[in-house]
Amino acid sequence: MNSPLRPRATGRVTLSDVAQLAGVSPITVSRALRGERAVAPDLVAKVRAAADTLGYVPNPAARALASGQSSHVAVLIPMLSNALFVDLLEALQHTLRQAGFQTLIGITHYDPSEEETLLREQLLHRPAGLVVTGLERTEATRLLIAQSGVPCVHLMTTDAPAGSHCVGFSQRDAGRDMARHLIAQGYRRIAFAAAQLDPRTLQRLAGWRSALVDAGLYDEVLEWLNPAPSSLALGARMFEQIMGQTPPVDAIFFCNDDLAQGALLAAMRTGVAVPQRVAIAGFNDLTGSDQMVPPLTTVRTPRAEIGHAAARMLMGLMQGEPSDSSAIDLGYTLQIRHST
Amino acid sequence: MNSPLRPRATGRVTLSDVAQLAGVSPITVSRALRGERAVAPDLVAKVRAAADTLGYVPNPAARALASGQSSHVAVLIPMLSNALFVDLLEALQHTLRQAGFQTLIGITHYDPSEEETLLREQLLHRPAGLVVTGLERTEATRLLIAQSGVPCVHLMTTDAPAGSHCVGFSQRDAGRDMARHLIAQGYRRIAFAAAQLDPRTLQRLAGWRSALVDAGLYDEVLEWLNPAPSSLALGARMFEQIMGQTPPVDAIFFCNDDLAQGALLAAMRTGVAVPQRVAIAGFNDLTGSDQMVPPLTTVRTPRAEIGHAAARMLMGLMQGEPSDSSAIDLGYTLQIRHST
DNA sequence: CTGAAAGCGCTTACAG
DNA sequence: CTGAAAGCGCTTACAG
Repeated sequence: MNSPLRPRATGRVTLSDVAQLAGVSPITVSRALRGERAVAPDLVAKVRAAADTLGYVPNPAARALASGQSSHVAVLIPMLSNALFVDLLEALQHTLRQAGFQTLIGITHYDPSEEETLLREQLLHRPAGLVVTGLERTEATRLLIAQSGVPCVHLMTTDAPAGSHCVGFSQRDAGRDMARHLIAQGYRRIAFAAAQLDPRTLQRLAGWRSALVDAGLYDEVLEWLNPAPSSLALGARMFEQIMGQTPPVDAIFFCNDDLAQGALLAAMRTGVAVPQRVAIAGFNDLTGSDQMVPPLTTVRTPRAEIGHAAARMLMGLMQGEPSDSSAIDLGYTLQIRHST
Repeated sequence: MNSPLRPRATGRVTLSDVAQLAGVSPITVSRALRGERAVAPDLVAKVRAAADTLGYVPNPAARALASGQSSHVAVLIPMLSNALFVDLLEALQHTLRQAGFQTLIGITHYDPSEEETLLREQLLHRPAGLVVTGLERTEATRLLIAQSGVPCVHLMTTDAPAGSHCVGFSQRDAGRDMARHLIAQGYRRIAFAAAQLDPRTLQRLAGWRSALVDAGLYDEVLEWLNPAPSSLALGARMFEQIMGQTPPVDAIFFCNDDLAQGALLAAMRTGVAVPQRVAIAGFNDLTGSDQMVPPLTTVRTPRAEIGHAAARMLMGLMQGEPSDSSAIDLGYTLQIRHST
């Protein structure tokens, strides 16, 4: 029954098979199925029916080769051990999948040169879109993105420079608002404790600093910055260091919840009363922060919403929407619990 | 300078360009670069040099179309919010990347029908390899895998049925050993508390049960099974439920560390002394377990090693190694801390 | 709105 | 060990 004209038949149903059954040309099938150009409604129906009958599924490799573009979206994020990025990724993938895009994930470990390497690899696959975290990167990476012509959305930030597209919130404002809240609660020596020191962390630092300066409470010895990766253990260690300081601090604002959780556990271990002796605040409202003893005051960040919005924005750009710079600000909310 | 023969030139350096410069045919370039078939050493050198000079990078889409196989490896895992799978994934990706494979990630949320849907989507891309979690799945999924002919490795398990390939450890033995340890420590009413109830959890349950039966300590009311997703909050709730039981339990073995961590926090909140009043054990040695108060006794599982070994095994299979059933057992170790 | 022709950049048989 | 031919399954211009 099979045509003898296919020397290397893969057995797979192709566009031509559908075209033959529908009584049109392959190009028309291609267009009808993609909705790319106006095709007569009755033909579209016929093509659809034929495709269904045959169980046709397009070959992504052929499409990519012919069009010079794949159905991949490359995503570059710092790491997966921070739940923040897991939420972001799940949301991105969820929305992108529904539109037929596959997600290619690259984990940079907060290393700009690793990011560059990963991007080069991903670009070989000619992704249809690109999602990166933040705006800061090596000049080479920036150039690579620009020259590739691949639509790109920046996550977790809102200050879009010319020609770029962002979805996030103001890290600076969030840092400032938490600091202001602590000040309003009556705390006077409020330390800022940070690890990793990635750009977003430094923006939170800047926000905290501005609030303290405004209130006349700023003192540079209140800044505790550690470039090591963030972790519970590091939070515990930093807590103990900070508690040794004189004059004593009465509150510590940690740049991420894992540090703050570690601090809370260390406080428990060493018998330090929170918030009576010292208040503890975190950032991101990660899993478990509401379970701590006492429950952790933190900044709730809308990462699922950011992921979804970024995916939608990217899909618009990939469809050739006018690409003026734009930024979507999804905000944040203070989550006040009992540790402050 | 450019040949006028390229009406739709992409500007990209192709195999033919390299061939021309090297003075050989494109096929020879293809073979030399892939090391697929014996090519004269001097030609290989010439080809390599030409490729370097031109900055040639192969087009994955063209390769996939011609060969019917992509450079993608599809990975199906339950979820990313469990650090276990993050570690697994990072290890897999690390090893696979070095061999030029891109990883396509599908998150099943422990749902067999979602797994099936994801697999169908991934199979459209004709992955060169497949990595799945565990052995249990829908019959349709099983068939899909078998019929696809794509080499497949199963993660986190060791009992490989005919024709399959596994890397992991015996969940059952691990559950049994922790239970035996608790028994040896003198605990007599040892509850098993589990959430999610995925196959691996149930294997741990079976191991725990066999140890208790052997010691004459088994009582079915000691089994606390909750199908809800695992979380700190759920661990706290289960802890409180279990503590209400009479006769009282003197130890609780949680199927995952997040539950156990939640229990530890609940114990602290409610003033229950651990391990004096009740001992707490977990599974997986996740982040933070060593920071708990008291530090959590748990089972340390070699997920990074499993990821690396699975990637290497898969690469062997993809290169057409003899594919007898095989299982790599990477073991586990009890991590005894102060909660027991 | 529809189609015939050419081509995307590789690899697979098939020869020699 | 090397190569000429054909083909993988689509889409992009270019016509009409």
